[in-house]
Amino acid sequence: MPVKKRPTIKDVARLAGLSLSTVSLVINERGYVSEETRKKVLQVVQKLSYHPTRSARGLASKTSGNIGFILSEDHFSQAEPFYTRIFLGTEFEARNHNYYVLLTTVGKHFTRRNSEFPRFLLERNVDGVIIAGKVDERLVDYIDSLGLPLVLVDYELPRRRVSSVLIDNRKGGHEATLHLLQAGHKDIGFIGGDLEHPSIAERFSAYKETLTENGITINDNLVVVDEKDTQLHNGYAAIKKLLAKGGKPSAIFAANDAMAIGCMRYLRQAGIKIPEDIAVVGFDDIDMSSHVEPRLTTVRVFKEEMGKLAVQRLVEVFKTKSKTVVTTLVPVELTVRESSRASVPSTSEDLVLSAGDLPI
Amino acid sequence: MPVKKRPTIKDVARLAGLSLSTVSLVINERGYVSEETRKKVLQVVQKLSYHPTRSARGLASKTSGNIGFILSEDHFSQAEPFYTRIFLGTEFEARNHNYYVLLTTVGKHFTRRNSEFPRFLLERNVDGVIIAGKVDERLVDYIDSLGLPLVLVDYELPRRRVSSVLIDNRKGGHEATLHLLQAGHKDIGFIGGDLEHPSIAERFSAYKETLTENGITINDNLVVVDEKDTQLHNGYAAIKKLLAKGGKPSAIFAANDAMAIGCMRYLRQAGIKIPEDIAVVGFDDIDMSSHVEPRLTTVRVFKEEMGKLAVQRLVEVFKTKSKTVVTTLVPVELTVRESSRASVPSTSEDLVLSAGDLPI
DNA sequence: TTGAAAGCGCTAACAT
DNA sequence: ATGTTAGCGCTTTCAA
Repeated sequence: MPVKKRPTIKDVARLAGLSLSTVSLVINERGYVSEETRKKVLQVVQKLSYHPTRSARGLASKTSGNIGFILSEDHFSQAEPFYTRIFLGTEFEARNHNYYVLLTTVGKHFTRRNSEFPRFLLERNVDGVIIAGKVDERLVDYIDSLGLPLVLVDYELPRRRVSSVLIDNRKGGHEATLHLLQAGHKDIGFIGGDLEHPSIAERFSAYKETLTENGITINDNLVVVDEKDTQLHNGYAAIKKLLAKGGKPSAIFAANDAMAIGCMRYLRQAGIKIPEDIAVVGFDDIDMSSHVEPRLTTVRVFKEEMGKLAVQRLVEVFKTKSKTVVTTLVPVELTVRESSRASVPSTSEDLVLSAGDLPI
Repeated sequence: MPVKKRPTIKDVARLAGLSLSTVSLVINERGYVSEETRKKVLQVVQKLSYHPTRSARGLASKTSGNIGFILSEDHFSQAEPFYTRIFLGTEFEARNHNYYVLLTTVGKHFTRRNSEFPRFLLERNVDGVIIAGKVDERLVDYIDSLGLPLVLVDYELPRRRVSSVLIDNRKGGHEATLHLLQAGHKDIGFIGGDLEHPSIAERFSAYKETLTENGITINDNLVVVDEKDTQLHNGYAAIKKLLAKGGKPSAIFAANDAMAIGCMRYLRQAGIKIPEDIAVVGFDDIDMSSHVEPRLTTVRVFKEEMGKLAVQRLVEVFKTKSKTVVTTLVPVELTVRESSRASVPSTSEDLVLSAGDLPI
């Protein structure tokens, strides 16, 4: 099949009997153009099915039409596609604004020099950047030095002027704890790890505050937060330790779903019934949580929504050039399942492989 | 922080005391340049930390440095990230070749005209295209008309000259069926849907062939393949129909894991024990499959690998301009779990949240 | 082996 | 409201 030559803006101008700039104005919906000429241009554009070439636009306007998404390598290699979900959220929202997303990962630390920075930064191939999770702060410096808008997701730099999209961990921690209190539990334990991570620390403190506010004294025997990480096996180890040191919880709030599931595994092996003997609540609502047995009560985090919000913020900055720092707290939602209540028969809803929060 | 002006190729040329074209030749590793001048240029490039601007290159060379990834909307909106995994595979491999991947989805059919085509095609923003799954063939026509290299993943157009990366469905279907036969099953049922999709059709025919080869006549009462789709609820409906029409299977081979899991849901509700009463085997090895209860025996498909191979093929075409049509068959691997054998006690391995086949 | 010159297709001052 | 004119930063003939 022969490759046809594509029309350029020149062709449109000629056919419309107008100048290049007028056509450009119409296409970019900028400046004042009479309705009549606008129509004329659009008509010719339609007729030739003209579409401006991205590179040419980019060169002339110093914009790329792309958003860079940066992820730290170790986050990406984790099994649970938490950040992957966020990425897909950005991908989708970007399309609504006529942007594409370029993905890259970076190592934990920069050892050498510029060559370590994402290529899309070096080549001026993005108009703004989203960073998911924790990365070397020098990367943030570099992005700043380029004058590129930046939004952090699930991470914050309080000392800096950077916009962030964050999980509402306090609200989630509060609701989870309250849910257990309202179910009549008094001896509510907490298992966690990696308190360095702001998200985990916030969940833990929300747990403590909620108990205190409800007149319950924190019982150290019911708390294990010295695990190094918050993976499944840490949950297993944590509950084991908790029980070994004499804790008699009637319910456990785990720092995240992975730990909650590890905890359930241990309880099951120990012949402890969930939720009859001990109720379990997690945080994140990872995919696995609705498939384990019993299904896990958890605090749902809208991962795609986080990516979407980051893009929206970025696009807002593109449009308004605003330098305002905005911290967006993404709502969470307590999702009660069998791990914290008497089991109920499956409903027909369970049969539909829910689209979850995957964007359409 | 002040935004520094970036050096251009002119700056490099001036500082190196050479012409623009010579510098360009060095940077692109093209043509003949004396070792001496090459070193000189590289030295200046290093000193200025010069990096060519993508748009400028693009405009001058008519390349974008991007690969387009097209997915049909309904594939992407599915909860199970099968194609998402393939996409991530391309994303990663693309980085190894200094390309970025632009993602887009398309509707099932094109109703209007060009405006329906992915923007990155209209704007000449990709150097090649990967299509995952089935799409309207007019899209393939259009890509052809643009002269862009194309690779299909998990789909094929036998009548056309298009390279494909395909799952080895026949081998997988054969192994799955054989596995059940070797476990002593004689009454092996098959549930499927959407036989239009080559992958599903191949699995089905592999099932039939394997039975026939082993001296077993296909029993229509044990087969339900008239479901419209291959989602979880289709599996539920299919097994229900199969049993209702009098089929007495001792094992079920489902067209994919989603259907297998739906099937298991029904069996469980009907009080039928898995694998004691009926064994179940799926296909794909989606994430959920190792977390359902009992864990699902399935044929593992290396999704990221498929994306990787597609990119490799595309890059090969970029380099060699080869017009050869290459069909790559990606190996599969039978993964036996509890849904097709007597259950075994959990091992400590189960406690580790496996990294799965997510690329690093 | 290197240099000069002509664009690639578009945007953006600046005029008018 | 529309047109003229310079580029944007690079690649690529074509000469030398």
